[in-house]
Amino acid sequence: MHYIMIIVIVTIINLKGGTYLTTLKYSRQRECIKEYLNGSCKHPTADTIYLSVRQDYPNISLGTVYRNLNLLADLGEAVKITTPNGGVHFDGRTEPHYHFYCNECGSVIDLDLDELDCINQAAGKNFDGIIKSHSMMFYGTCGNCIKKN
Amino acid sequence: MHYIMIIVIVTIINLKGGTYLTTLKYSRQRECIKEYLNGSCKHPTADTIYLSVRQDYPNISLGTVYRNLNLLADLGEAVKITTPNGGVHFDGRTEPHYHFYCNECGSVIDLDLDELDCINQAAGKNFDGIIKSHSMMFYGTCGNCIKKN
DNA sequence: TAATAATTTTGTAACATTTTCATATTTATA
DNA sequence: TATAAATATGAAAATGTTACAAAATTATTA
Repeated sequence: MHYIMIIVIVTIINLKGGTYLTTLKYSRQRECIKEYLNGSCKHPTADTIYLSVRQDYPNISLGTVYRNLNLLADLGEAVKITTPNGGVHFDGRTEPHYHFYCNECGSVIDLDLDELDCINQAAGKNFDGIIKSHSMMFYGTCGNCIKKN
Repeated sequence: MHYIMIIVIVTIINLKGGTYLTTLKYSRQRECIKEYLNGSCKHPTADTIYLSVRQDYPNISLGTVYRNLNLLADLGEAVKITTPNGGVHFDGRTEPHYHFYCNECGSVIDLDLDELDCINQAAGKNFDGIIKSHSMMFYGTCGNCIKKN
């Protein structure tokens, strides 16, 4: 009877924090995805990653790539970047930083700008909730596209 | 001759902003969508708007709702808000302002925080492109969800 | 007002992403 | 090792969004 009680309590605690009740098991596919992500600074999409990982694991499915990318994002080992044209990009750099999105060519570029920690507090002034973090995206024309025009 | 001049200028301006070269024709469906959006402060999704507009135009298709919402966003008459869970919300308030996303219940709330114009300049310091604008989203727990827990 | 041209809507199909489910892998234990 | 318990996978279905051709609406012209 005791261990049922304990399972219930642990489940409740886990439910409050996040969505993952399960412990993580090793998978070569996930490892390969993580490696590709960390080796790239180009903020690839799921499809780009899929095409690369398929060279090592020809049977991998696109669903597995998406599932693992979202899992890594939830664990804080990757960052999910949604862009205005609807495309979703992923970033292996996890320390807080901001991104630029080029309205001409759609590329995503890292920006060299210190994070504004204080802004969370400022935003919470006339707000009755709790603000824990923020994300920011800048828009315009990238250097390459300026040269081309 | 004057009005040709004006059309040319308007076309050029539109070209710079977005993708729409064509002149816009009136449509009752679009008008109804716009009205709903401006009458709501709840940042509805396309589906919510669809369900409402369908009461006036039972034959309207979901595709029309999506197309018009994106058109309004491109014209600057609405704001598209993408959230981490993948859902896309729309906002009729077009003057620059920031949003909060509740990680518990998924609701989107307007924040009372002045826009940081100067930040575009700061972000462009070590960057070879041109930064024109930015968007920011704050995350945490909203007031309602705090009360519930 | 009627005829014409241009744009929008609609319904359907295509696409991108997420979820489901039976099976295969991985991990822990004996 | 062999076995049991749990998670991860691949394939397919489900969801959310966009693209397309044909029909309907709106604007223009005479």
